[in-house]
Amino acid sequence: MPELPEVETIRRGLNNYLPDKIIAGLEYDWAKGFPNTTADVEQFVIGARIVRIWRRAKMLIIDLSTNYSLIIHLKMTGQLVYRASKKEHFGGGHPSKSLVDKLPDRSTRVVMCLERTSQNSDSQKNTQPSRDATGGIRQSLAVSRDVDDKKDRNQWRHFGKNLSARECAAYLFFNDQRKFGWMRLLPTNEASDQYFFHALGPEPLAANFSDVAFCQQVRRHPRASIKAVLLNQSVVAGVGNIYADEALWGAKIHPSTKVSMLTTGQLNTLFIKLRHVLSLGISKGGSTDRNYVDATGKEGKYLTFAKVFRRQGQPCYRCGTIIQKSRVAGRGTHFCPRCQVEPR
DNA sequence: CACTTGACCTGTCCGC
DNA sequence: TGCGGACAGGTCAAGT
Repeated sequence: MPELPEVETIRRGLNNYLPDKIIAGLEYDWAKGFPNTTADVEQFVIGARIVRIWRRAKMLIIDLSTNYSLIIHLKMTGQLVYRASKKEHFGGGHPSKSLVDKLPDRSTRVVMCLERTSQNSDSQKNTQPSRDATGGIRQSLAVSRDVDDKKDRNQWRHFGKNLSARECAAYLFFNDQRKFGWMRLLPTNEASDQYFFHALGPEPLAANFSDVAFCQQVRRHPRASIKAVLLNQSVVAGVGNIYADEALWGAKIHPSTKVSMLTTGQLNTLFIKLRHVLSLGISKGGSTDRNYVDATGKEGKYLTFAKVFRRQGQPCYRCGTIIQKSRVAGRGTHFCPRCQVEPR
């Protein structure tokens, strides 16, 4: 699910907790989602201090004091959940009960054990295992291992501090039920626009990104539908299905419209609406409210700001016409057949 | 080359 | 209540 506003929301949330923490231990399942050599993880992740967390398009980058970075893509169903105490608890991404339920669960792919910088020396002395606190984690991982023991699955691999031996100050869970997401370790200098991100278009909310630049980017694909172009990460980085539909509704443009049929005025309007819906998404904390499922398991807010997305069969907020759903660019697409007329 | 479609996975929901 | 099929907010490789 996560698009730019959701990923940005996660970044802001984790930014309150992760910087200056030490990654004391890590374990992961399924090497496809974390295809680094074990030596690299051992050498550059374990014991590293988290320096900062930033975002490019839909990816999160955690810079480490070892001059390596963890790059995370949540794809459709990824989540990041930080757990320390009741007060320090944050999660974001795909809206499922894993945001609030006991972790790890069957969707958990990576678990990080975090320690506070100042607590390093203390933890060495604490030889008394706290089985209640973390024995449960080890047990759950064993369950996951059995469940996932199929051809492409790897065994859980473990690095650094034994997560079952002592209680960690905090945990970071990377969950992904659909296994499209991934986490990679790269030298920090390669985790930059020059290398890893070179094929991505501009950040739509960047201050120096103008309507003129947006127009130029879009018009490089005159024969494609405008929706396909908005979803193309090399045109504008970070837009996904929700915000594409929302922006097109705002600009009163039919999603199937070929770019060559659009006037510059229409594209300028689309640029404004796109930035608006992305900013609105961020201000609402993403489409997935972090209280989507609250502590009691009750459903919370979800997509409260959407004007068309998943509103098929309901009246358009502008004209009352029933919103339709079709398929454009291979994706479920929502639009008002009256406000958004395809030119021919 | 420009553009579209299928595959990657698992879980859920809907109709029979 | 069970079962097959369609579908899900992303991105590539493979296909037209």
